[in-house]
Amino acid sequence: MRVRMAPSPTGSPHVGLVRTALFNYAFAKHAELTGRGGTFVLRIEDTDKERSTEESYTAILELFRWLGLTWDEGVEVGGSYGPYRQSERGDLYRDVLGKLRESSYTYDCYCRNDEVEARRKESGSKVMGYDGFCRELSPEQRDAFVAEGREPLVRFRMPDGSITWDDLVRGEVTFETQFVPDFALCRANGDPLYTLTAPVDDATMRITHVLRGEDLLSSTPRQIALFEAMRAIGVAEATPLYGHLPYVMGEGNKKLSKRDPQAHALAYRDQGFLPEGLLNYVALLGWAIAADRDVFTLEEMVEAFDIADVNANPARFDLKKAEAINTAHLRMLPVEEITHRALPFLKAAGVVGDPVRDADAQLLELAMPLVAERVNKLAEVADMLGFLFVDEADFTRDEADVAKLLDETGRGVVKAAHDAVAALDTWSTQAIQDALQATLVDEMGLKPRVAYGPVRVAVTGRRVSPPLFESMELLGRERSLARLASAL
RNA sequence: GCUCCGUUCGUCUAGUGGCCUAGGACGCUGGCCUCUCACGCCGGAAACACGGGUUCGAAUCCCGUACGGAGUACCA
Repeated sequence: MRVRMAPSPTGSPHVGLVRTALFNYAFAKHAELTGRGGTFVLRIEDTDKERSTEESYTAILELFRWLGLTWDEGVEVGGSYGPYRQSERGDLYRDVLGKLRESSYTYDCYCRNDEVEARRKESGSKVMGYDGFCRELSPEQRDAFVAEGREPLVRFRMPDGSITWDDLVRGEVTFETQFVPDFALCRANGDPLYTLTAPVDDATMRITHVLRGEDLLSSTPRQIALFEAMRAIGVAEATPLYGHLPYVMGEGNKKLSKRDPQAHALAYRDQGFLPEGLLNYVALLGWAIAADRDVFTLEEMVEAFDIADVNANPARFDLKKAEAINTAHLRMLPVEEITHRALPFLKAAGVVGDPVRDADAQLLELAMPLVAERVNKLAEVADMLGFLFVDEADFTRDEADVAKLLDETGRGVVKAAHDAVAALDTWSTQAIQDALQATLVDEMGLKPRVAYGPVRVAVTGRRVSPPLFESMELLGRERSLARLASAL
């Protein structure tokens, strides 16, 4: 089985693209796993030179690599059916177009848009699109158009009757071809259009299963008809099976649009999502591994995936749940791995330098266990640990937290805490805890939360922080005392 | 307008005619744990769009209605 992902490099890659890519990947890998052979092809649909950009192309590859959706064949990695960028396949399209033009499956069309529009108004037809005016042009009519200097485009002649296919996710779907107008295969200047390139590529790359977004559902009858023609002229061997995946929706009832910040797939990476977390969440949009389970790995998905189980109804992207699933994956990682993955975020935030100094690396190793179980996204590591790494001169406290906890009485507590730990012989978590407990809780009779709140703000700068005593141990005696003192 | 697709808790879903007084998850919410936060644990509220069939029996099959979405390009 050969499947393909065929994004067009326009704009920043969308989470809907991630979902479609994931399902294609899982489909191919599951086929491979079960001995049916599975090849995942990545092809770039950049026929529209106006809209395609190199930035977008780069971003798409970056995204696939980050996600670990490795393609067996396609751009950059090659394969026997390349090239894999449509912009480099012009000769092929021209060749097929030539053959099609010699057949009766297409005809040259000289109409201008406004003329088609005017005719429709006049006839009152309910079908939009082309009306077939040039289907049976007489030689005289054609000569007249040519004499006017008109350039023809090649239009596909939709057959009469209906077109039915067994959609992999929706079951049987039928279109009456009277509602599917003849469509253009190329521009008047000869540039091939998506309507031609996608089927030609699927045919020549021997794609067996096409899994794509629901938005392409209505172009499927045209592609199936084109495949019939390509088979007749010897360009295609078989028509692929089609499966149309439901939309990924945003807020409200709209398809997640590129304008929506939630739509940008790489933004999740930049916020510190784990690729396995995003992938897992996105898999849930239309598919379930089991009735009572929703955290799983890519490998587990590959093993269980069956396109027939995919839901046909659109799903809303829920950031909260995406984060929860991501958190679950974060919890499954060993601390060293989280450290490794958090490093780029720590560097970007300036918490550690690049390269990391030995002392910082050591401190990080000790500090990570404190926060590994508390963060939901990698970027949060930097927020939580900043206070440990910052130079004393740059250390600041959250103003709101200071106002709330370091008032008159708060400062009294901090003073007592300072004196209690200043007397310590050994600077350890246990010793610090014992000393503070003895003085603040036992002697002064404060409730623990009242006692430790001000100390926490004094030392870490925030009301919410990693565990206090451990933090003080890691900060060291000198710096801890200095911060307690500076809070007074 | 026309064509096609869709409709189970707020959201994602399980459910393929009897196991459903509809299960799980996120979110929300009550409590426990607790030096903050988070984790963890125990509880709670919350759904088969509507109307007709078919059937001994329907969330599940069929038809209609309503609602939602998409497509309707010399974009992909």
